[in-house]
Amino acid sequence: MPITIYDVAREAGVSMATVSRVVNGNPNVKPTTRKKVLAAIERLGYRPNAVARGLASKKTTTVGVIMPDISNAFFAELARGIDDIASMYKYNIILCDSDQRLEKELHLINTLLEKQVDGIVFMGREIKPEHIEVFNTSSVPIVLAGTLETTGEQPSVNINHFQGGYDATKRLLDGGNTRIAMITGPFSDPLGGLTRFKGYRKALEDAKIPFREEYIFNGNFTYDSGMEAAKVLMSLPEAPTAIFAASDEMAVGVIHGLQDMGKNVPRDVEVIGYDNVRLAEMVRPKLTTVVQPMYDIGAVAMRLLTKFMNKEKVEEQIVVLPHRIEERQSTKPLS
Amino acid sequence: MPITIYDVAREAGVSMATVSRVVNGNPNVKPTTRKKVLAAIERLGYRPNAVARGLASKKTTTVGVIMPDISNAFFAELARGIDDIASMYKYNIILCDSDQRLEKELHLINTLLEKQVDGIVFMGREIKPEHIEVFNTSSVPIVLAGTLETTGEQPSVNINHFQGGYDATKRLLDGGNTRIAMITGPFSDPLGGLTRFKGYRKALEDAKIPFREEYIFNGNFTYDSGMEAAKVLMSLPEAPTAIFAASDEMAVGVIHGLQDMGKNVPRDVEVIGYDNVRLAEMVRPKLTTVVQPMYDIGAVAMRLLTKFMNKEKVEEQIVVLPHRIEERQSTKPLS
DNA sequence: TTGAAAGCGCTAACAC
DNA sequence: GTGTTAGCGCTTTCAA
Repeated sequence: MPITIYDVAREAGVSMATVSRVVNGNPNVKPTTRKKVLAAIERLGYRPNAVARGLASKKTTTVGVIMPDISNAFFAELARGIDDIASMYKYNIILCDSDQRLEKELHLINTLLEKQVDGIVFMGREIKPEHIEVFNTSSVPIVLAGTLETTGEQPSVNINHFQGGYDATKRLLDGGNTRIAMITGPFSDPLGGLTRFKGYRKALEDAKIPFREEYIFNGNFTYDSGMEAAKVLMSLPEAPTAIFAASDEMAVGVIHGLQDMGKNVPRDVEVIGYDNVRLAEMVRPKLTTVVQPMYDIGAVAMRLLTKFMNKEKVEEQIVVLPHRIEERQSTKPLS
Repeated sequence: MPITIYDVAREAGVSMATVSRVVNGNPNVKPTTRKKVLAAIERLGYRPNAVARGLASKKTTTVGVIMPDISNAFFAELARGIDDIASMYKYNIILCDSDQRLEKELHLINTLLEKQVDGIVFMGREIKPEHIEVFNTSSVPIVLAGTLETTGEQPSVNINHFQGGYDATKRLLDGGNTRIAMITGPFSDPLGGLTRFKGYRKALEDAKIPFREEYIFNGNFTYDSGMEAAKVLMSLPEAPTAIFAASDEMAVGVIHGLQDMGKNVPRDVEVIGYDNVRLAEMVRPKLTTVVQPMYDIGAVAMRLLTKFMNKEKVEEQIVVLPHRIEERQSTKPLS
């Protein structure tokens, strides 16, 4: 039988209301009584029951986090940012893997709402009308992290992926390349797939370089699809001299694919990645890449959520964080 | 004002007990009444309050998970295993990063207990008496995953790291090497540091190869410490011909360090890693390594926890999973 | 500054 | 099969 607030009250010779005040740091308690209560708590080894508190106060100091896959370096880094800020604000995190399956995502949101979380950070690839509907009817704030939502109604934290794709391609163009291939993510993924691709295309267009269908390889963010892309792309009659991969993992895959067929990176083919996961520095040559501030995306999303939960005023609910290109060795230095 | 069970009861013209039965799948309800209730639930959009349920039933179907760092590939993979099994058994996970700081670990356990989790999976590097004390007085089961505890009283899931260290070293010995260096983890980490090192030492001893202090480089599991180790080790008067690193990340660091100084792996120096994180296949040459079934360690730990939570009989509460060596290209093939 | 008492929304006897 | 009725352990008015 665990110790309850009532036991403490009796032990300290006060009412449970007073104990509650002490536990919650309410200043309206005489120092002597506070001391008595604290002593009783100590003596009994009392530990407040957060569930009971949650029921009475309608706050759980717990937030839900939904993401496609925690074992993915990108999301794991986001999760770290989320957890650090949550912990800073005394929230705990209920972490859920969705496997990017719509029905699981919807189910998880529902479960989290049943558990009375105070808010939700949602990460996914594709936002469908079903999501929007749930977001709109949610009783607690939901913020998206690293996830695109086109109605512009849902709070979110991102970088500008169109610009990211544009910049990566521009970087290759500036290096003198005209035959630039791209390994995209699945186009069903608006951010990682389509948007970066659009940036690529625009950069080409601005440079008056005709777009070539055969220079597009549709990958799925994995190392293997990068390897595969190298094979396909290099067997083209006019092979590209530079490749932009929509994720670092794919970029490392191409690099190795290229090396396996005797090509030198960056001399024969330049490669640029996207994300800047730790892997980018653990490959030879080290990977030039578009830096996404992953940790910050998570951290800012969580911070934003705390504001909503506290009903603070939020000036900008769609936040776009800066990105940049980290020059390393998979591209030739610009002269 | 959210819909409560009471609203549903009124809407359906039954008592709240009946609604509760329907919601909880209790068979003692006439099909017609069940239908009526279900209809009312649907009409009202009723969503059960898990907090209230938790208070009344003293079960939260939530378990706590404490780990040093979710952004670390090793722990992220464990987390995936934990979450998958938890989800299979309808539990949710409260995920907490401890940064391996003792006071934070202790604090987190306490917070989780306040939140009335039904059980805890704990991952850490070093288990101190303070941990043991908390474990022993916990009101809910706690199982350790990938974490060593020497009293043998605490349920845990692991592989045999002494044997892992032994096997890795033996593999290098079998390849004809006599000058074998080891990059260890911090010795304050019993499993990743000391135990693997002991296995290394024993393998040497069994092969009658004298142990050399200068062949031990004390790393901290990071890529950089692997790079550093390469420098130090290769500048030795009698440089090693093979290196066993206590983590894949360090192994990849040595490989690159070696390559940077013009050495060929495995021709000049053979390298073997530990863990088999995904990185091991994303390096050239691909890394030969001791395979830890990370996902399984998490999954089995969670499964074990469900048994304790259900008060099922558990025959073996210290489980040791098998490991093996995955032969890749950073070692010369055995003839 | 403190106490009494009414819930918070649900489960679980127990009775009918 | 179904309803009644205590709690579960806490917060939060409202009085005193």
